[in-house]
Amino acid sequence: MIAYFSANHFPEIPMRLSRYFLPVLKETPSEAQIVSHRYMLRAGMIKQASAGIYSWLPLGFKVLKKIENIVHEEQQRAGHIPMLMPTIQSADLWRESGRYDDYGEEMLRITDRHNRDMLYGPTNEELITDIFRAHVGSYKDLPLTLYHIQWKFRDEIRPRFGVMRGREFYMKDGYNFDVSKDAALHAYNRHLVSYLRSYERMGLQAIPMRADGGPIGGDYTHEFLVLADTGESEVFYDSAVTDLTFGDRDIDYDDVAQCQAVLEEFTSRYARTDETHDEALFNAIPEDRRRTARGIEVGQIFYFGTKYSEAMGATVQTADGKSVPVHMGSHGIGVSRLLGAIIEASHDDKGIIWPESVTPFHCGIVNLKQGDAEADAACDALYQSLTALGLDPLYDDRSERAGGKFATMDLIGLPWRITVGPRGLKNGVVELTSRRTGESEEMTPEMAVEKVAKIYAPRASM
RNA sequence: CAGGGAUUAGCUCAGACCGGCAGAGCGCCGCACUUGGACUGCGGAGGUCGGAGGUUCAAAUCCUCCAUCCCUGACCA
Repeated sequence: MIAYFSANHFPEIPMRLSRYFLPVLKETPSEAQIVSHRYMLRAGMIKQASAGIYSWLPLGFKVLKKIENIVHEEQQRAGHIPMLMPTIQSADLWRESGRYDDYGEEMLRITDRHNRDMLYGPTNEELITDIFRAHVGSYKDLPLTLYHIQWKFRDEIRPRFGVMRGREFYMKDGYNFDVSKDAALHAYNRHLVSYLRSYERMGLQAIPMRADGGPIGGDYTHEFLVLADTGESEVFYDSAVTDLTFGDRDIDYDDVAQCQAVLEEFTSRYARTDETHDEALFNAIPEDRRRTARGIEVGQIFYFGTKYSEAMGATVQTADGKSVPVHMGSHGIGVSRLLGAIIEASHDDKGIIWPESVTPFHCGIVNLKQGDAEADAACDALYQSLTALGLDPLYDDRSERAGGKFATMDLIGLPWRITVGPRGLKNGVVELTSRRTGESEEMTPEMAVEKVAKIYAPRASM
């Protein structure tokens, strides 16, 4: 439907497990404490390279790209423009903004062969402001929102929880430039809407909560939190906020009033993290609606006004010829962290349960009796039919026993499984099983293909 | 960064207190048996015991230093 930037989009490649690289572990590596970390290691999605730094193995990489893709689509739907900035930055720009000294030990500082001070970027306000001031000088060029999805590095004292709190992480960060505070607040609202849409598409409920500005600063800021017992933030909210869903409502991102209405709808109820929690306001909520829980932060939006534009001389001329610093905001989504958040929110004791929108493969095909002519032929036919429809199955064609194949499929969390065995084939049927409910239904192979295609059909058109 | 713990086979871990031939389960390879939930049996490969130094006739084991990883806390997308 909409055209989106596809530099990071990888085609979905159907796969026979015997040819794939899926190093699943039966036992849990001892370093993993929380469920998402354990399952990502066990499902062969990531491998730790050093503390807080991970290699993304094929299965994890596929999910990472799917999440990234949703973010790209929703950003561009909102009118934001993709680009790419480097991971390594010069310290000079950071001296200019004053943050080279402020940022502290969390910033990984590097010296190159000429003894120049460099750093592995933890964020990109300085770089983007430098780009802006070099090329934009007129109010006529505004509004402008640029974003990228890039690896960042923050030298956490104590990385933990796998990709949830790594030192190296993949993040979307976007920056809006506007001529006035009002215009910048519309950009803020636009981001809030686009984030709500993004998280919902990933099968997550992420609640916007009033946040603290932190080192980036900012008068207006909300964090988006996914409720999960393993979350690092304590959160307090009115249970009415969890009833809100964005759904498939139509949004005109240029409609100021409409975006403002969404912001009000989603942020008027009490919802705060412990950083900004206000006991008196919380207690004003009817007692049966007061909730205390834990949450995983998966994004944050800021309006910080002219903090960087003033420090770095990013100005535009207005219609009456005056030079004014631009109003800016920055807006982040933790892409790599989202894998952990989704797993925390969607798993059982057997493994991951992927939402259809981010699953690494659309469905699994389990051949219960590899080598049986009929079973092999039926599986091949299923694989071909699904692939021909543009679907992306993972066919377990290994000479494993049924139990091992089921255990692997459950662990890696494909939402649908087609089970093919001689017993069913005698009656002309295979079995379609939902990972989420565990419910199975017998049907002809043709019907199974049709049903899986139908499940994914709405997404295929986007 | 403070406090604590760990490092022995690909993974999970015994062995260390009390120095004396390097171990188990799972995984892997081969064979057999099997094919609806990690089945069973037989055979096999795989480790300079994190690194360096020291004590000793002899060190995975005792001592010193270093490195890495993990946990709790403070910090943090």
